[in-house]
Amino acid sequence: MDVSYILDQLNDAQRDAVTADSPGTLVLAGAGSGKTRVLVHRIAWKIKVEGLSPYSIMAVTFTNKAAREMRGRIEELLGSSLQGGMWVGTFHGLAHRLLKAHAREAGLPENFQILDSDDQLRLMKRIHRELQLDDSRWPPRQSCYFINGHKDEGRRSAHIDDPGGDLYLQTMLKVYRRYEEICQQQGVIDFAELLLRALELWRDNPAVLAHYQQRFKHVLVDEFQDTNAVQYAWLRILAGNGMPITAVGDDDQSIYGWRGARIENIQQFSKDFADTRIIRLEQNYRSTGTILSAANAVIKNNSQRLGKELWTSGEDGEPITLFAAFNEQDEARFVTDRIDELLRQDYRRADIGILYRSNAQSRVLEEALIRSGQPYRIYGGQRFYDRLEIKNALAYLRLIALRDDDTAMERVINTPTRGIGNRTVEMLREYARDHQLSLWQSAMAMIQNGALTARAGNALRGFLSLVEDLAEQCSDQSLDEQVDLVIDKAGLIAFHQKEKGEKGQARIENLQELVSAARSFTPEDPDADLLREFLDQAALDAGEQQADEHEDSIQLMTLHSAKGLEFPIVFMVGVEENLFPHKMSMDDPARLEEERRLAYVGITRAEQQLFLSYAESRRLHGQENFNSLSRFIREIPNDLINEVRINNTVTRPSSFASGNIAAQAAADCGIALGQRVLHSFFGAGTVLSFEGQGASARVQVNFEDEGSKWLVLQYANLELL
DNA sequence: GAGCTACGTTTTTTT
DNA sequence: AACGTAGCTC
Repeated sequence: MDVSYILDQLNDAQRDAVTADSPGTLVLAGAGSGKTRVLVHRIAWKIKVEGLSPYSIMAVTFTNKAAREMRGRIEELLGSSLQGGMWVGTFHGLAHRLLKAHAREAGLPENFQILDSDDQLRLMKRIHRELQLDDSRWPPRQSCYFINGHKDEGRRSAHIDDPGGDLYLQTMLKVYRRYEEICQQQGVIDFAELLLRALELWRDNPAVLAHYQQRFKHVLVDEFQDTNAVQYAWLRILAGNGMPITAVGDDDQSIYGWRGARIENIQQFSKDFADTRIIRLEQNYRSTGTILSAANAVIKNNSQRLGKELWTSGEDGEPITLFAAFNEQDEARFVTDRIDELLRQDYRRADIGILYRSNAQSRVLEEALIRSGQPYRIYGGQRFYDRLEIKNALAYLRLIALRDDDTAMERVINTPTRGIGNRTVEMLREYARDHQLSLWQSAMAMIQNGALTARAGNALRGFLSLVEDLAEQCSDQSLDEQVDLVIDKAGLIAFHQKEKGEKGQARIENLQELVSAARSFTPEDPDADLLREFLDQAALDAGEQQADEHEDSIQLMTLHSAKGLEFPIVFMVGVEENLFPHKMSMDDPARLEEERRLAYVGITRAEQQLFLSYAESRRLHGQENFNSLSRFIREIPNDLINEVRINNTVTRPSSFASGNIAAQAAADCGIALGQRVLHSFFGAGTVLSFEGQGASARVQVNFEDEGSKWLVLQYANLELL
């Protein structure tokens, strides 16, 4: 059998990583070194050469996107479909699959539901109300953090030491206990619980564990640096006894410490898995020499590193451009102006990525892109399935699937408003608590025994029969017809039609989008209950931004969601102290290093050209902020950077920083920043900045009538005003 | 009980 | 700036 196609076109280190037959294999893969490729080819190697069945392979990733991509590329390489045989998925997805198969052993009801972060927060608010905690002193969100943090470390409330006189811990513990109680009673589990239960399932049920230890002959883990304590323990319990395991990761790209990821796991790996072979992939196929030098220069300021230096056999390429903007508007204009230029060259919009630290920054950029008529696509941000209107529709579906789902019931009992007010709901809650019933059961009971006023009782009865009727009508319908039925008959469409502005229209469109998502939904397990599968997927998967995926558009996203992606052109905006590094992370050295890794991730997304920008004044949360250039950018050697400034004080003296030279050239013509000038064709304007050197020195002028333009200084014939 | 207004709070990153 | 909550009026 000819298997050369698996190894052709790989470099030595990659080939090593693909064929290694050590029990443990740790691949330290730098950015752009062909990490996914190695994983995919290694799996193909296991199947085609070593003869493993896809059924006996488990491959774990962190995002659904990565899982999909891996599956697709394996199938492409093998030329056949994997179908359901191989376990490819996220930690959360696989844990969920496991718990569904062994619900009873895991101590869960067969029809347990997933509680997403929004549901979790709502539940927490309810608990705080019940425990009579003042929300301003005890923010519900903080309780969520507390609980999730402990769960990520594998600690349940019972594992936490007696807090003694510590009021904070006492309170948190009380909340944690009550939270566990309610979740168990309602049969719902949050994200962290998914992982923890899966771990406990294997730990406490040797027979179940043995089954999987027999089944799997090889485990592969992507983005290993992002595993948290529970995920690591889960892998260890499965593969710690000699099952071959391959971990691929990059300690320099660990950016999820804030949600429990433990970079130490990567160092721990060779201790816990016997005979581990470590293979480094350091040749980068993505970026120019200049970009790599910058990335290396930044990351070398971190202390805790396994050590790795990227190199390329390619060209140095263009210098990095750094733009100092007046404010965030000016910054956005810089980005769109450059994009216009790039598109006039041979670039497509999809070649351009705009990366920012926090989602709040996207607005200004979006507005500027709309103004300049550029289609764009935002990754991440609010997930499709997290939108209010979608969650409402899903809540109805959940009630249809399971009447006792209190979270769903709370959500839509009075949405759209139907005369069931706070008072009534409060009585329901009380009754449910006293009688250990679900809200649904309590509602039925209270109607029965006439504990409600006629008005409230009628309204409540109306709601119950609405849901029952819907369930009835849905029973023999296809999934998309069910969704369609629900959003129509529950009055959600009408509800949003009444909303003023364009918002309601957008929401209706999203609801229709949900119908088509249901139409094209294909369950992993064709025998399972379709509606439930759909609801599960909605909780675990962000829901791909379906809008115009194939249109050529500019890509906007946070630095976090950019990990794993690459673009010929990258704009990293808002490289300012307090924003990046974020001010929440500046006091803690460990978190500061994580921010630096984030900078490293951002820089290494760029293939050919990298544009950095910062604003001297930035309006954020309605307040003006004055920040200086990010320390991370100051760590990049000056000779890699072409600096464009808006005022005369060039604070980065460098023999190569051509901002100086351009300014010098301009000064020779008598032009200074802020200078009013007159152009024979464009009219009057103000000089904004300079760039380039010698004959290509250019000047940016903001014309009163024409907007801002770049002009080659030599030919512009500007008249001073 | 619904709906409006005023006020206060909050803002990192996400499976 | 945007959202959520509290309190007020109908």
